[in-house]
Amino acid sequence: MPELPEVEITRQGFADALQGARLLDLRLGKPLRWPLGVSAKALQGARLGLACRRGKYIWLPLDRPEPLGGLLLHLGMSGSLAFTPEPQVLGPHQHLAIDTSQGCLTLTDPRRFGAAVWSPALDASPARELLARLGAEPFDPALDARTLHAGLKGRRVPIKQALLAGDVVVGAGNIYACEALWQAGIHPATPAARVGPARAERLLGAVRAVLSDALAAGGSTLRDFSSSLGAIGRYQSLVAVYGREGEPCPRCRTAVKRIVQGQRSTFFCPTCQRR
DNA sequence: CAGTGGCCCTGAGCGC
DNA sequence: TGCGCTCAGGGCCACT
Repeated sequence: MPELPEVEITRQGFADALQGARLLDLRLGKPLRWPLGVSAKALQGARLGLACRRGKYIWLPLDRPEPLGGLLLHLGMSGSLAFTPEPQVLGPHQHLAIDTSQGCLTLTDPRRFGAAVWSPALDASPARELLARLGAEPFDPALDARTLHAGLKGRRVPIKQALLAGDVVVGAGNIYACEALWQAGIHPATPAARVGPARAERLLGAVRAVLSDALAAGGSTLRDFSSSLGAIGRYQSLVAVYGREGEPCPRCRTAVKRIVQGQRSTFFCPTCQRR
């Protein structure tokens, strides 16, 4: 479900409201990808800081008032966070509830690929290892086409899979990687190394444009994404190729093709996108 | 050591 | 209606 825009919109939906709240309790449902790594009791009474985002992870800092680490959250494929004024009874797919003096944050995740892991700090284990392979933030001003090009150099993987891997630039998942490549006119099967400086420049611009358009539209709602306040995304109606196999390319009217790369569907225009 | 495929898990949708 | 199959917005990890 959630790529960078959805995660960021989720974060924005509760970050301010929860900042400074007192953690009253932490309730767990079924196991997520990894164990929490701390007892609820150890966190009771902690003060919540301002939630921030790194890639598709959300970091929720805790203090008591001395630093108490924080919770690293990931929504996996099917996760969503809901912020409500009152504590919620955990439903069958709700596997984490953070009850605070200022509201309740509930993680719903049917497939349970998501995670909530306590770490003593962002740069300490286990958060450090989980974030270690992440590439640059797409909107980091320090990221430029030269850096992107350098990150792609020498790699034989198709550019689509290099984007998805997120070790050069984070944030573009399956939808936005397809959309960015369409916008940049790059065939998804192009070996990453064959994306030269000029195309790297176009690709970076396209990744940024697609992600910022999606942010402005409140993300994409394919099945059930909504923000932590329950708002529905509108980007799916702006999508050019993703999920549109057989439909005309918005630019040239050629039928959109679907291929499989690394067990994930890729959608692209065989006319507009060149190897 | 880069690249590949398996796998974690549940639900929806579709053809029969 | 029910069964079995495929597919789904992610990413770690073992293996080649």
